[in-house]
Amino acid sequence: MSSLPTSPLAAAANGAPESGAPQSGAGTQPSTPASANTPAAAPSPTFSPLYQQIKALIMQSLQTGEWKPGEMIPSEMDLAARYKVSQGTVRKAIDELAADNLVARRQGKGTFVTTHHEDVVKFRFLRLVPDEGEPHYGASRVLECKRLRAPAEIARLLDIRTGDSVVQIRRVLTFSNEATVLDEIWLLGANFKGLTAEKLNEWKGPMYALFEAEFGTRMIRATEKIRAVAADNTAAELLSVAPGSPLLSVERVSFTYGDRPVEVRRGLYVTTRHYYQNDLS
Amino acid sequence: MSSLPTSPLAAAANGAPESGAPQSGAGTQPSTPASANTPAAAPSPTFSPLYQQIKALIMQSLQTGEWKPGEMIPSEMDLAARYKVSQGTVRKAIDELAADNLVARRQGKGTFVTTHHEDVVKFRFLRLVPDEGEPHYGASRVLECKRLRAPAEIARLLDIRTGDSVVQIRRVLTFSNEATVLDEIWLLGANFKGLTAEKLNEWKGPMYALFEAEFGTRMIRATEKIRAVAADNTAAELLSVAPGSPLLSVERVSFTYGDRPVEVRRGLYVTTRHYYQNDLS
DNA sequence: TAGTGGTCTAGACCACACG
DNA sequence: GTGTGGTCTAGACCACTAC
Repeated sequence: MSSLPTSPLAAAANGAPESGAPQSGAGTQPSTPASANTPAAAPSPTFSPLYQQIKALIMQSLQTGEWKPGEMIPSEMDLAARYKVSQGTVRKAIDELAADNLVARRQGKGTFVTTHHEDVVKFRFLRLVPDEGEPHYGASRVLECKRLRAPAEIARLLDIRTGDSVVQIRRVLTFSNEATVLDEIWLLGANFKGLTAEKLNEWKGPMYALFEAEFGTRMIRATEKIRAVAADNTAAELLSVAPGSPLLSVERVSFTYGDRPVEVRRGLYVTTRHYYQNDLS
Repeated sequence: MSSLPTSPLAAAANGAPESGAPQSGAGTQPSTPASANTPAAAPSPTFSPLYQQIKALIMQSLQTGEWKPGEMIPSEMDLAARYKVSQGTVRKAIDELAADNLVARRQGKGTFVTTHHEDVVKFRFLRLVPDEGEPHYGASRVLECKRLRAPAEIARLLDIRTGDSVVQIRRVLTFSNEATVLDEIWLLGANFKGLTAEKLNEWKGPMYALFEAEFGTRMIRATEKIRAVAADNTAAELLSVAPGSPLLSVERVSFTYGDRPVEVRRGLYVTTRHYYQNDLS
């Protein structure tokens, strides 16, 4: 019994057309009647499960904006029909996307594309918590926002060439009337044409929400390198601390779809009334 | 035929006997023929899925030591038979345990209880990475290891009473011949009877591996509060830095099974040649 | 060859949200 | 009530590991 071609094709998952059904991967075999197996084919050069292929296809639709942040994606049944697989397979794909925080499931309602506007998600990228009281978003004061050529170090981190266009932002975040964070940010020039200090200052809410809404660039994940450093004169003045005071230095690289780096950020945090929260598991 | 009582019983999951089959929760109904539903019972006061109950039962066996760190747990089929549920349900339970890092699946071999001895897991709780070269474990020099009464602050974090017995350890970690970490550790006295400086110094490898092997206390997860602080004279001397130098302060509370806190640790890290690595997702 | 985890399917029913 | 995600089952086959 069974079966349809059984040639696995891992690579195809990425280069597949926009919304075609995935070629059935190894281990698929819908319980259909008679049919021979593939006669001569490598058993599994690079095996990729069906649900991974589905996941890649869904991710592609997220990236191209077929389903936008905040919107609902089609139901599991609809997706199963679209991709010609069982609901269970779609479910497993969505499970992983939900684990990656790309979508969020809401029982009885549907599955929604996550957005940096949501309260729940806001603090995913801001781990600074006040000693007393609830986490909050402070006021942002942009000191500078200009376009320039990427220095070597930044270019390396952004995976571009030295001298390529980047946008540099410097800003101060104020929590409870105390200057707490001094950020220096570099953004991929190509993705942020038209970003100005004015636009940044007008925006209320998380910066990543602005990037997502106005520039179609969504931050998916980031890595951070954390150190303790001494405040130099500039930082000391802007943060109203004594020169030489200990500050938390947080060097972040943020990535969008396809693990492409789009932002480098160096934050200096005053940690006398706040701390950086982390969970190990 | 079927059916057994169909009253949901969330609470029971915790207080269940050591290895009894779980009472079938709501939504179970094996596809058997005729059989009435529960006549009169609240539809779902506090609903707990079957696989969560199974997960709790497995976790219980881990806690009691029925399956010890490094050992293989029974196969999915065996567990399904033991708990009288389908393999799929056991699978989902184990999936979550694997996500929590309590067990690790190895295709073709089995599912194993994780241990702090494994290389892979060693750096789950030590996030300090050298600027150059691979992560490594340095030499540990124990300065002190004594039993004392818990100060108020420590007692609060350990969820015990002020004055209850705790073990205090102070030690220095040296990486590449440079003193890099100064730890001050408080452990629940009841769990660590017989812990001495000598035992600690003899031990090669992660401290948590010793705790797991010798004291049956396994660290499952931890929370950390990170700040930048200035080195006081004591720390400066032990870490060979100038007084007032910026240090990374990491306050950790570690938990064992049942989310019971068993360790409080305050680490001071020199971050000139190392950084604290974190991933946001 | 046997045993284990991993994938896929098909179908049933439950819990939840909303009109 | 209808639609959506969530749970559970039963059975088949695939991939990996070890004997």
